[in-house]
Parts: sequence; C-alpha cells; structure tokens
Amino acid sequence: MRQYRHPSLRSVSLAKAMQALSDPWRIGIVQDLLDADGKEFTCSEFPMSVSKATRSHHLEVLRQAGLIRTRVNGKTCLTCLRAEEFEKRFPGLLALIKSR
Amino acid sequence: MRQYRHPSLRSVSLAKAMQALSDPWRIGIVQDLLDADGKEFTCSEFPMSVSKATRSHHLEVLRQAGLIRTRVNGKTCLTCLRAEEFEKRFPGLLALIKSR
DNA sequence: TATTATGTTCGATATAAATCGAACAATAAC
DNA sequence: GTTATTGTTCGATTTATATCGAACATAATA
Repeated sequence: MRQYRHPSLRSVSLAKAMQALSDPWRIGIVQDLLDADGKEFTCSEFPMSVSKATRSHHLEVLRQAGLIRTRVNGKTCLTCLRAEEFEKRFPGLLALIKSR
Repeated sequence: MRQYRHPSLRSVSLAKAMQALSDPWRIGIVQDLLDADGKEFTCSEFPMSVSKATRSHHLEVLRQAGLIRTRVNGKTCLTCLRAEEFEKRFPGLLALIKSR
C-alpha cells in the first residue's frame, strides 16, 4: 500500500484546520477517535454511510489538516488521532469536538 | 435598511461555526473585532480588498454562525462580536482566533 | 427634491468540495 | 497461483462557495 504524507503541525493554518472540521462526517470521525482514547481504527471501522472512496477522501482531508496519523498494517491501514500535537498547535479545539 | 436575522447560539452547529471560520477574510474580521475589544465596526471599516458585495456576503456568513451582531445606525450598519454568547456555546474557540 | 454614501440583493461566473463507480494495487489466505 | 479484502486513485457529476458588477433601497445631506 502507499506511503501516507503527514504535514508538520506548524504548516497547518487555522483556516485549514477549521475547514477540515466543518464537515459532519469528519467531526464524527474525530469524535470516534476521541471516544476511543488512543485506539487505532481501520478505515472501515468508522461508522459512515458513504462509499469507500468518499471515506478515503475524508480521512485524507483530516490527515492533511494534521488531525490524524495513518500507518500501514498488512492489508489494512490504522488511523489514530495526533492528539498531543494538535492540542499544542490549536489548544482547546479538540475539546470542542468531544461528543456532547 | 433591512432587518438582520441573528440565530440563537443553540441553533448553531459546530460544523457551521467551523465552516464560517474556515475563510481567511472571515478569520480576519473576527480578529479585528477581538482586537478592538467591543468596539463596533461599519462594514467598510474592515480592511478587506474585495468588493462590497463580497464583504456583505462574508459578514452574513458570520452572522448566521452566531459570531457577530449587526444593527442599523442611520445610513450605516454597526457590527460587533457576540463574544460572550459565542464563548459560552463554543468555549475557547475565540481564543484560537486571536491574532498571534 | 436631487445627490451622495452605505449596504443588500440578484444574476452570472468561476472555483472548490463532496460524492460515487470503476479500475487499480497490495497483501493475506486459500 | 487464484481469490478475497482493504484502500487508493481517477474521471465524472453534482452541489456549495466565492466573487463581482449592476440594480436597488434607505437615510443623510446639500
């Protein structure tokens, strides 16, 4: 499988972060990751009723906004939150996403 | 001049707030309001190099996201931040916007 | 009342984003 | 090796957003 690109958080603008978090599916993904407290998810584990192409797209948007990190694991890919890094760059933003 | 509609903050979703703050011009407007600490701005006072139609559009987006309040004042309209309300609904978000 | 200043709204255009199916690639399992 | 599973990428389509000029409305003022 391919190599994932993960930008440094320094290079992520506030506008880009906001844009990434302006979609309900993507907010849901981040909430799932927050609720899971560090656990990694395969792509298909996120509960979304969209095609796998769209799912892949949303994950890429979150990746380029510095929100998630994905690694290859055999046949699957595993995604986790970049929680500490993101929190340092945009303090308090993740707390807003937490389910409520 | 017309009546402005201002949604209750309860009715503003996180996605909508994020969407409103995903544009550099709009981030700039909110930063100007934060820096001015309560002062009201007329539309044309925000330093933006876009047409007045576009300016009006961006202010409407912020208005519908619960970020600003606009009132008619004779020939002009005056806009201020809905700082306390917005902070109560989305704690910490405005702090992220503050110029830095 | 005519003029000017300040914004809004409309219609059009251009750009960006979301979405899907199909084709592809890589790995695991048979 | 063949097949099945998991995702990515491509091309096309649809929907949303940004942008502007022109027309309009309102209020202050000459």
